[in-house]
Amino acid sequence: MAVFDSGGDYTDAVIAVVSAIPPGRAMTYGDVAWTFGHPGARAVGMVMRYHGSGLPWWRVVRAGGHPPHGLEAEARRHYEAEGTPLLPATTEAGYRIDLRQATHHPD
DNA sequence: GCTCTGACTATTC
DNA sequence: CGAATAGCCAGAG
Repeated sequence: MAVFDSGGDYTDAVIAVVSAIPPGRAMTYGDVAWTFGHPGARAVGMVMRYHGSGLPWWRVVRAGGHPPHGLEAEARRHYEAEGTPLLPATTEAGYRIDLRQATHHPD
């Protein structure tokens, strides 16, 4: 894994977990952080922002099932393309992920 | 080595 | 349901 090197284990861990999320699934920032035992949902998002390149960031969503900031439309593309369960919404940006099914529980 | 910032979360109004 | 507040951690400057 150290190929994603950024100067910290945390970054590597985040990338490792996110990369491990199978298609059609999703995880909340908190779950991802908790998976490698390093609390800090905010830090997870930060890693994506700086090192999100090449990572399935759309598989990482907020606790409410909403995709990252301003990427709702872009993320939605991936969800439909990968078959990620989405909940119906009244607005284009008002949709949210069906965490009940999409949440990937490792182990 | 300290301070500001942020793709977060939970609680409260 | 939406806006505001506080608490959290790690990275960048």
